[in-house]
Amino acid sequence: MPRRRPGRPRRDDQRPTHELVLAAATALFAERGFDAVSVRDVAAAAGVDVATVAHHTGTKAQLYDACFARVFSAEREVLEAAGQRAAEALAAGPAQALRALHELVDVFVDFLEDRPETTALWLRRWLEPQRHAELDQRYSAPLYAQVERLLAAAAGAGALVEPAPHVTVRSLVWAVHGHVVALAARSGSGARERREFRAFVHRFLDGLYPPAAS
Amino acid sequence: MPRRRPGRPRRDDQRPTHELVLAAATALFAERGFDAVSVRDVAAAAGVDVATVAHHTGTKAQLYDACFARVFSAEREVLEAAGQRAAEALAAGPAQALRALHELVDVFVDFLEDRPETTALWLRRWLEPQRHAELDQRYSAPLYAQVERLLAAAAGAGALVEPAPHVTVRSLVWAVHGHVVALAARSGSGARERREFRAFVHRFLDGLYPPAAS
DNA sequence: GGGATTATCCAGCGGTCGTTGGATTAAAGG
DNA sequence: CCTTTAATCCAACGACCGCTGGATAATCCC
Repeated sequence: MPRRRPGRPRRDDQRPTHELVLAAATALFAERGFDAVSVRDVAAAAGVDVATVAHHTGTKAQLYDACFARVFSAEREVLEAAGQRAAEALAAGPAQALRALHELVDVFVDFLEDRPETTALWLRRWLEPQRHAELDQRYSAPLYAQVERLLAAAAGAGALVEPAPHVTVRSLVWAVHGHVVALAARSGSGARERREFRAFVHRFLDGLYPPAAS
Repeated sequence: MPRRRPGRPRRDDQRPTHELVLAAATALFAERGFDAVSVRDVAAAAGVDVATVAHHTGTKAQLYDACFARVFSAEREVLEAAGQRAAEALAAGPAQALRALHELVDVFVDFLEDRPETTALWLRRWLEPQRHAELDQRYSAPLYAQVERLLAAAAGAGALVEPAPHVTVRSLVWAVHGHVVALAARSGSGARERREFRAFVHRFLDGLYPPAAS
């Protein structure tokens, strides 16, 4: 959106430095964590100087936060679009709601499989409870509520009492993250692993709140 | 087992320094991670000097590994005892196997709820795929195999084909870790949260591989 | 009691960290 | 063309890091 700014760009017409730094930092932070990555590492990975990193993104902590905001807003964007489609199926009856539920979860799994650094950053954030609370409210709560609404529409009314829906949704989310971690630890493409996990997820959704009676 | 060794203990007859250091280091590493904890932090938390930490546990990396070994061997000890009890129920029929499965998982959940640092260390280890593989084989594989055997005994023979059992077990483990993380982020006792999670786990086990026909 | 042994601390070494001041260069604006 | 502005790098500062050599004191063994 902002046209070429003045300055002294070494590289002729690559991506803007801001993007380069953010991408390099995201990859490094996801792989090693905040404290194991030095600003000099980020600078070297981006092909610039330390002072340039500081010039663009300020403090190391600010750079860290910028990486999170970038990754999580991409996730939210995808999930909000899928949630929009699912919302339309809510009033159409249990069968449509269940199918919309499957679609929403599939979008979630696809996204995380394609971008494992998202899972890595989420796990690292979960390990910092004090900083995590706000992020959890901003990003996770709407997704959770959306899935819970679909569960309620797909299942009978009484089915939502005993296994509390937020526990169900949270466990599903963690199962997906565990799947991504297991995929990343593998050597091959993991195509079979992906298929098996999808079979599990569908069985999970259908089994916990069966559309018919229990 | 080894009686009081010679030396110059400042504290009169407390726990041995080795234990103090290891406990302090485990708490700090679980909370902040390897790189965010300095050996001086550990020494200060244990009330000793940096050199004393080095004298007892060697390198910082060795101290880290010692913390892992201590926590994970405690976990394995508890789970192996529970697995021993479950193994006896294997041949007694589907109903007994299912109850043994519930018991084994309950022991697992109880243990992690009481020792949240175990979950924190596991998650941190999962984020280091290269170092994680060996530990995964030594500690997790036997547990996974045990649960899969119980699943096979509790369900029909064909039920184990579609949702691959190792995916089922792994997802269950991650759900438990997610539960512990959510508990740690809470303010109160979380008694209701624990109850709801147990209800979810039992429903999970019963629903995925129902004892009768599907 | 008197070496031998062990645990503990103090002081410091070399290195890396995050951050910054200032010089240098290129584009933008008139 | 010349001033202004923005982007980049170099060099360095102070702080902290992991680790260790050596001094000191308490216990053990005989």
